[in-house]
Amino acid sequence: MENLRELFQVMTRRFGLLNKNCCQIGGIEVSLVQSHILYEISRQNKPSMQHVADTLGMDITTFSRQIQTLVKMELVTKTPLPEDRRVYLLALTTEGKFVAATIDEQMNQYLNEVFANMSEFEREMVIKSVRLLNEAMSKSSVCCKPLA
Amino acid sequence: MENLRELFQVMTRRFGLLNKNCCQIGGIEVSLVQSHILYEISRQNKPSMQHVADTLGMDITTFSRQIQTLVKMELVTKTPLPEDRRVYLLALTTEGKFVAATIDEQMNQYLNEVFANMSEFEREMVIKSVRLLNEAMSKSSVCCKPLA
DNA sequence: AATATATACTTGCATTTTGCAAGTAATAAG
DNA sequence: CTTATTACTTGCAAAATGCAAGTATATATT
Repeated sequence: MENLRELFQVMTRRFGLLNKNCCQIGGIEVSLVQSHILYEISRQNKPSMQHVADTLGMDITTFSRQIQTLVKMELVTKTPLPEDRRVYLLALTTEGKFVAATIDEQMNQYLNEVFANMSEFEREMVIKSVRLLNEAMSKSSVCCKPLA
Repeated sequence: MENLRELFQVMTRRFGLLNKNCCQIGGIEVSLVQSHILYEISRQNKPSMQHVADTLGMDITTFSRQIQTLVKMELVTKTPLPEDRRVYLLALTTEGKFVAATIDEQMNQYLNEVFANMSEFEREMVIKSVRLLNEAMSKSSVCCKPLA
């Protein structure tokens, strides 16, 4: 089999670069990790800190501090769970939602531009492939232990 | 059009996680950035510092320091170019080549495991798609300015 | 030839990010 | 009631980051 790594190394690097750019919204500037955190909080329904940190494969202490920063920036709220007071539930503030939505838009815009260089057929194939890849990775034991 | 970002966000996160793991070779430990640098030096033929930094979209000062570390670790050599003595050419030492090759193997092994969850047809489609994506991204103006 | 400009790389900060170890507080298990 | 376990926080110390300013070499301008 050919060298898979080359293909994927270049691809992930490019997406990394893409991600780097797209994190300034109005006056607010958000780091790459922070944008991942915002994304994941918006996707899940009032997740706990531990849960999001696991999903992102982040050390919980680093995560804890990032959340502190995001709370100070008034993008995220941290609410103790009454049933289990060790746990804090995370949610986006109105501004946090706005920021997350804006990043989402920007990324989609970038991606659409990338896809504009393809035929309709190719586009569908690529999207199907990414979906397949995600599924296959979630099944793999080695890679990507953290939950989807 | 559906939400492309979701698909790609998850995919790139997973590859990021995959990358994180695979950077300890024997007694040597290499960071994720360092593995990208090693990879790129091995791919190019005696590239200059500026060139590799550009390829990876890294700040040149950060890059300079990373190279200093890699030289100290005896994984990389830095040779001044006689024709233009501002320029330094980068290359891997024997040990550097070994480390790069080992990481490459590991990554390929992981990728093969991922692909094991697919049919032959799917596998070919996915590989073709990644190639397409890389090409499309290299054509895009927004994303991934750094050269391939 | 002399001066100015540009390029390739390095160094000096000051800030941010990271992760292990050790801590607190709350729940669960024995 | 005592002993885990779990969820999260804090204290370091190390590493990574990037801007500003530096050195050294090469190129362009006059």
